[in-house]
Amino acid sequence: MQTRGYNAFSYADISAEVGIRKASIHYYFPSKGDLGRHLVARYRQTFRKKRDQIDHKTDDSRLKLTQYIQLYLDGLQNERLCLCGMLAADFNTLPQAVPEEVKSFFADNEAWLAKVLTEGSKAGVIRCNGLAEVEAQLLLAALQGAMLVARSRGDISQFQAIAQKLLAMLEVKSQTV
Amino acid sequence: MQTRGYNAFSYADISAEVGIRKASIHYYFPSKGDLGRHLVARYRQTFRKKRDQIDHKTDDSRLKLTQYIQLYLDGLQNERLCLCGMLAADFNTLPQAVPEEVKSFFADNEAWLAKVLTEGSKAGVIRCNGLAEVEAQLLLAALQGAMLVARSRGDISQFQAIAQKLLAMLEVKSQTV
DNA sequence: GTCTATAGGTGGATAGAC
DNA sequence: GTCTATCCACCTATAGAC
Repeated sequence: MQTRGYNAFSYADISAEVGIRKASIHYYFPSKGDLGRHLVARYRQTFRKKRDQIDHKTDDSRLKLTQYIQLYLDGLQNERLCLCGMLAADFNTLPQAVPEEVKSFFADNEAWLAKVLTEGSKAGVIRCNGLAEVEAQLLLAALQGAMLVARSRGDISQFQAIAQKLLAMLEVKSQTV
Repeated sequence: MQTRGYNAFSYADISAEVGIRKASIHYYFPSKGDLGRHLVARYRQTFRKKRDQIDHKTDDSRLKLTQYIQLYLDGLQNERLCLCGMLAADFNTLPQAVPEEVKSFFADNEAWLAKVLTEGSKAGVIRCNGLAEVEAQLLLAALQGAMLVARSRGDISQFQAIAQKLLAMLEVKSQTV
């Protein structure tokens, strides 16, 4: 799902991967919608945990952002894009409650980013112009798009360059970097 | 393709749309790969023409960027994402020469953006920190990601807000907006 | 060029034995 | 729980009549 998208992966793919017949997978996930929903829910959960770890590891807002970006980079290096970024592309074809899960992921992460930006702004380590919410939306969108484009290019370093630029954009000093 | 992605549209969809049987479409586009390749080629061409129009319409680099963003917004309002953004998500499943077309679209647009940024920087109407190429990559990636996320949210105005933020980022004056 | 008909494959999903 | 077997829908693609 993270590499090929919702419509290009199948029960047969999983079957080949885990060494169990298709029918047996249906025992756990009756429909593909169920499977998708559970997968996104799990993804959200593990992602949230990693974010929480970042929160507990440091108080430096800039460092939090760097490590947050690293979460996506870790995926990229395993040839995986953000699951919800992929599903956002397939959005109009998603069944049942999957779209809601995807929306929640975005809302959730925008909220976290906005929080970090606000804290960093108060602490004077981040320059946050205008609404932190919009700035957070820009960050998330840019990271999602950067993953897409970088993979097409076959050049992960482009993702890193863009991420660096985003961080530079939030720098307190240095009008010209 | 722009709304559902490469793997979720079919000859049957086109058939229903244009009132011609599936087999007849194969007469023009023998394989789906051919169809995809031609579609992206046409998309690139019309997109390039619109960009050229912008170039001829104004010399104001900031205005150029605004109108460039409008190109994507026009699609969004017709429930269409950027064709190449969509195909970038399906990238690992694309046949034949389609991936190359997608890559070219990105390279092409990054080059145009970099040119506009460089010109605007020289003219003193745009603040371009660091390499114009990277700044251009950030712009393109952010726009692509913003379309994805905004559609998931069902809120086009989020795309507009992010686009505004990107333009504000390139503003010459106003350290704090 | 467009049609009908169909091949050949794969998709998600179910029935029922073990 | 896992299997085999199977169903039905849909996919891309081709053959051949008109």
